[in-house]
Amino acid sequence: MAIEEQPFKQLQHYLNSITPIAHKDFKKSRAYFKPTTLQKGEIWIDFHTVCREIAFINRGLLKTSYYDEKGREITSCFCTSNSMASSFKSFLTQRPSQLVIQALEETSLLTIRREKLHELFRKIPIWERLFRIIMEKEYEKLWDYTEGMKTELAKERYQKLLDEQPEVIQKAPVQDIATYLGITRETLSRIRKKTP
Amino acid sequence: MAIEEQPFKQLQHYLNSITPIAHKDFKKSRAYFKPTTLQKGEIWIDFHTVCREIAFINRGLLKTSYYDEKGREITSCFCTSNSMASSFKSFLTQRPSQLVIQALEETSLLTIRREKLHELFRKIPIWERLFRIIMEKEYEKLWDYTEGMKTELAKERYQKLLDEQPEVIQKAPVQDIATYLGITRETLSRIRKKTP
DNA sequence: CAAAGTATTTGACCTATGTCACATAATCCT
DNA sequence: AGGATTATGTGACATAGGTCAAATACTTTG
Repeated sequence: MAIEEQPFKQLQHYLNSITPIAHKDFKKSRAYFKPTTLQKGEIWIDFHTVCREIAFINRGLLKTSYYDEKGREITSCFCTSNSMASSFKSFLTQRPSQLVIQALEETSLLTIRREKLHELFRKIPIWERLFRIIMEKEYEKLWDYTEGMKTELAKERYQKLLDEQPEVIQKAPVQDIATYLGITRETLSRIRKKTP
Repeated sequence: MAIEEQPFKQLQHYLNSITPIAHKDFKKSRAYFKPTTLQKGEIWIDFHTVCREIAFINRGLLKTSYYDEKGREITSCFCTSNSMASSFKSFLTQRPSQLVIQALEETSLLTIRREKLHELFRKIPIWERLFRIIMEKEYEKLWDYTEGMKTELAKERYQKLLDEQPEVIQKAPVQDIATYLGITRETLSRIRKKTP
């Protein structure tokens, strides 16, 4: 099944970039992940449901959003290829998700359920470390995003997004990018006119 | 040593509010923590040093700050009584801290070193869960703060801080509160005039 | 393919917040 | 205590970004 190989190679490469994982450990890990495809517009994790899995993104684009007190939909994250996605708070605490995660284009994932992840922790100890570092990176990412919100201008945040996740700028609706940057779509539209 | 009792009772109460901890487990845990006092203005964790401990705050007030690209000092967190403080990223990864943690008034802590915490994980398994939940709460706190930055006005963020950590408003310098809220001290000064 | 629906852009105007300059108050330091 | 230093408040003005309404452009779908 050569067609099935590639997504796993990609996961292996990602994990290795975090911390070296022995070939045999990776081989044993593979069976815990399930290839999945989401269609454009399909909702992976819905609002108010408990998130029971986490995914590695092979290709595609996910949007994580929520509704604020004023009822506006706010994007909190874009998840792109070669990263982990989940409604982390819900996944960790097994309480209902305040977030919706939706595919903005056809997206291929390798998903793993919470029980299976815990099994990995027990059977293949390097996974404790892998997952801990993955969570630390999530924290770090959130921190950088937060501080950007406080200390940078909208156009600087836009530029940073363009540098770090250019595919988001190309593929996501202006409306969603704007709420991610903490501005209105009109303001984003004006920023774009000046920054080609 | 009745005088020494109280800080530990306080820690016990805090831990119990997270997840029940057996009396005997707590009793064994006590020896891992060391009471410490910081004078007003004293730096606990300095910029560029590796943070090797985490602390429970019995009373007092800490400020966590960093310098942005434009050289401005930005407050990223105020740590008040009955919570855990650390330069978390540095503590977890053992890389140099980008943050400075400083006492804004005389502060009493119970500190625990990283090695000791790991020993707790091994010897008193409930600590795995306790620490995991503590970290999840940190993530959650950061997330709420972030989204507040994006979707609320300065005066709403000020009001929230006043509700949640009133002692910060009373005790911290205006300059530090302002950078925490992501505004200038002049703007904060004007907000205060209208919100007594 | 066209009509309907949806997303994006644009203009005019408004408001929150920033900037700079100076006044006033609090704190520090022999 | 009293001058020096540092923190805070205030006014006048500047600017980033928001709001509302209308105009285009782009997608859907019958």
